[in-house]
This record gives sequence, C-alpha cells and structure tokens, in this order.
Amino acid sequence: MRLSDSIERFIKDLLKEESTEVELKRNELAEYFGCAPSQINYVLATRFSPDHGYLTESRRGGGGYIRIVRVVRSGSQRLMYLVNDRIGDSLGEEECIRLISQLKEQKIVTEDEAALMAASVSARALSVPVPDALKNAMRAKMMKSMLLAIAARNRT
Amino acid sequence: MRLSDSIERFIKDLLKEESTEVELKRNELAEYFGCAPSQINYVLATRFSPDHGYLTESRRGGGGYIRIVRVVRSGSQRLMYLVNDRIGDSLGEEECIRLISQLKEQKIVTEDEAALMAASVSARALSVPVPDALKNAMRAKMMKSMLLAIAARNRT
DNA sequence: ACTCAATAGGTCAAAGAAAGTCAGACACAA
DNA sequence: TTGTGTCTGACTTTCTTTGACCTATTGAGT
Repeated sequence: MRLSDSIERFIKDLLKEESTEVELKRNELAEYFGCAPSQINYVLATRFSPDHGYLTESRRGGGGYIRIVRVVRSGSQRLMYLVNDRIGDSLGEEECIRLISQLKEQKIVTEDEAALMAASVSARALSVPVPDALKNAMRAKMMKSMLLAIAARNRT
Repeated sequence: MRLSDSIERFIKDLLKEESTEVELKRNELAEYFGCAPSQINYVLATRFSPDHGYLTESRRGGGGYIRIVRVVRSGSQRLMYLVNDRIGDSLGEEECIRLISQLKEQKIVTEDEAALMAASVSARALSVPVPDALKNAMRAKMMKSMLLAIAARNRT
C-alpha cells in the first residue's frame, strides 16, 4: 500500500473518532510514518483539499500545528458550488474523474451513479474526431448537466 | 502458441478463480512473461476491450496497477444486446431518451440513473460547435459506455 | 526593545515509480 | 506481396517521495 494512502487512512480514522476536526504535528506524524515531513503536505494537498471537502490551517514556530476540518456542506450546496464556480468552460477527463470520485466519497452520489458519470465522460465514450479542446468543453457541460439532474432529484 | 494468447489465458484463469475482478501489476506481468510491458497493453486492447465485455482501469506512478472487470457473462442479456446489436454507430437524442425510458420501465436502471443518462446525452450537454453527425456518433458511444458500466454492477 | 537561536511548518524542484502511447519491425497467411 | 496481427523500444504522462532551502513564531539573553 502506498505511503500516502496509509497517512490518508490514519487521518481519516482520527476524524472519524474526534468528529469533524483534528489537530496534529507535522513532524511527529512524519516521524511516525518514517517519511519526510513534506510528505504530509503532499497528502494534505492531494487528499484533503477543499475539493475533497476539507479545510486546513496551520501555524509555524514553537507549538506549531496543522488543523484539518471536515467541511459539512449539504449536498445541494456542494453541487451548486461545482456547477457555478468549480467547473468552468472546460474540464479534462482526469479532472472529471477526480471530481466524480470526490462526490462518491462524500456520498452525494452512489457508486453506481459515479460509474455512470465516469463512463459518459470517458475518452472512450468521446472517441470521435473532434479537437480535445471541444471535448473538454463538452465534458464541462455534461458534468453540469448531470449535476443539475442530481440536484433536481435531491429536493428532500 | 502466441505470447498474446498465453497472456490472455493467464488473465482469464485469474478471473475464473477470483470471480469477476482482478488487479495486476503491468511490469510484474511483463517480467513473468519476459516481454515488453507495452505488450500487456496490446493484450488488453485486443482481448479485454469493452467490446469483448471487459472494463479496465489503471493508475500510474508509485503503487500503480491495472484492474480488469469482467462484464460479459454477468451483464443482463438485455444490456448486452443493446450494446452489441441495437445501438449502432449513431444515435439521435430522441432515440436515446426512448431507450433510456425503456430501461427505466424495465427496472434495469433506477429513475435517478435514467435522469443522469438523459442529462449526459441531452442537447444542452453537447452544445458545442460540432456537426450533428458527430454528436450522434458520440451519443452512441456514450450510451454503450454507460450501459457497460451498468452491466458491470449487475454482475449477480 | 532587540537580537539570535531553536522550533516548526511551507515550497518547490528533482528523482523515482509505474503505466500509456505510438511508430515501426517482424511474422505469417491469403 | 500484401495485409493483418504481434511485439518491441523510445518517449510521455501521471503520481509519489525526498531533500534543500525558506518563512514564521517563540523565548532567552542582552
């Protein structure tokens, strides 16, 4: 298993217990996992970004720390953020996949729905002679269209 | 016996044992068969494509992998009929919608999933400057891709 | 107050680890 | 001989990990 994955799991387990917030020492954590301290930053950047639904703050110097907060936004808030701000006019396949798996992780869509969305924006599905720029423009629109469909059914 | 055939057999044997899904390391497999790693990709492309009833996903970088999911035997007959025969190379929006609502009536997809599919092939989602003929070619591919994804989860 | 050392986190580029792509060499059947 | 299917190797892309250097905070000594 990848180091980054272990660290991610470790932090998420902490968050499970201690509710929505956890504070940790970068150096201690790095020591514990026997890795470079900057590895922790990498994990934060790739797995605890705002896109993933987390906020992080930190302090340097004596008594420094890193605090990770799980943001609890409603499903529809999150969807609207994606539609209105996050997704622009163009989105590559990789980025689509990332966003979709984040939605899955946040339980806004089911695993099956995520698979469906990923299938529709996949390179295979769009393999017709059209410039990449246009494909990515389409992906952005398709994503928005699908997210709005999800938002519409989430009127609970 | 050709190398590709041996590799194909090897993977299919794994799938026989480990049920519908198998994960492997490209480099290890290539090492085992004493061939170039790209040979594995060739086998995947020619023997484990969606047309053959398989889905593959992969990850690069440290700790990377290739996962192969068998859909062929498991997906419902109806779905595979649609993928292989009913949907050709081109499909208009109206026809997509018709197909989708049939699937919904037959309870092969949920209402939410149907809405998602319809959203992805809608005119609004594809409103970029591309000839209609190409859009319909895309719709056909998108539908197949999505149906395959559904078939993959329907593996009973 | 000012300076400096100790403490602690941040940044970034480069190295490493895997998989993907594609053009061309090769093999063999029609 | 020509076309189709196989196989390889060089190059690319993506993801991970590390290390060197940078910046912020605190506190002790002057």
